[in-house]
Amino acid sequence: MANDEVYSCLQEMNFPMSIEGFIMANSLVDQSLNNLQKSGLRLTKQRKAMLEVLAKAENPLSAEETHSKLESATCDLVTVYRSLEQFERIGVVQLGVRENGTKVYCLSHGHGHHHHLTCRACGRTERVDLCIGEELEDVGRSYGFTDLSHVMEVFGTCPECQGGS
Amino acid sequence: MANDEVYSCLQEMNFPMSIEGFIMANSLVDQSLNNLQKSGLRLTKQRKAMLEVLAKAENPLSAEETHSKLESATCDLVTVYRSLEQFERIGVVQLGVRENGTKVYCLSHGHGHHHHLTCRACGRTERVDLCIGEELEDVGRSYGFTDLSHVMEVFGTCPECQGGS
DNA sequence: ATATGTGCAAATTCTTTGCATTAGA
DNA sequence: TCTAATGCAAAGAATTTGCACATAT
Repeated sequence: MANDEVYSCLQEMNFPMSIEGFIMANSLVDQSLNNLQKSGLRLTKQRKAMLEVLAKAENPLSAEETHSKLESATCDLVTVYRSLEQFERIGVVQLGVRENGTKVYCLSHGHGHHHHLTCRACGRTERVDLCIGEELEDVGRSYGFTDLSHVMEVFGTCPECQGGS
Repeated sequence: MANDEVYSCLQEMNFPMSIEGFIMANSLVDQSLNNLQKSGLRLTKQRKAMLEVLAKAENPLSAEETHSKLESATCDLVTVYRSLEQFERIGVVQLGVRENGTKVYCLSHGHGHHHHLTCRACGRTERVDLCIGEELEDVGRSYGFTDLSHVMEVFGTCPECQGGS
């Protein structure tokens, strides 16, 4: 089957994303699942579903948001909180904080380390590759601190949301 | 009265900080109070007390922490929340977020823009002058975003808290 | 005089904890 | 089999809201 046949086939069935996106997301999920196992965490259908949600999301998601994107009854919100915490501990996801203090998570792999530009009004998010995390953490090390991590987020009002009050 | 007389006088009375620190903190408070007025906010004894607390603090403080450093019954915790929010709106204080999502505030003026290195265990904080806020916000502007702000914090375990579990 | 700020109480939102049950390795 | 993971319910921390009263301009 040739590539363009695949494309038109997908188009006919209203496949909800690009094939590249699909393959990318799947390999991200696989990579992450591998990491879970290597770290001694168990592979459950709930965790798989969460990783799929995170892989498809272009934005970092809060626990609530992740939960609401799961098919209903996939799992409890508490499980999402607990799993995201574990994922972060083993480095499968990256933790961020919104301006209002909400914790948000995105998959670490495939994207590399990055940060976000978030619209205060509508939540629209753009990826920002600029980062001085290493330099910051070096400063931390120079003070004798260990286990360094950092949080960096940019907020603003996006073009569509300007002009509102 | 000569400078050294002032110093020994202060020393005798157990003055709780250096005279330089005192003058600095006071001018910071005055500057901030001016800004309140210019912005149309009212000058109350509660707000003055909060600004004094923030001026003396070397760390960014949460609303709770600010409140607990006020003489008891200076004002309600709710008032602290509301005032800090106003202060941030007019730019008198700078908003930060701890890793756990708690919002923290420090005076904007006198310090210049800066960030913090915070110990997860004991809360000890060091000042970090490294910042790429301008660059980050430029990226934001390039996407058409306005009213840009950013949050950047570094976390770790400080030397004293290492070795604990 | 009048809009802004304050205090108190209660509501909300986000997140964590306890414990019995389920299910991966 | 045996420990980690889950669900449910409930607790907890941080923050916000409503409303009557007080106060700065």
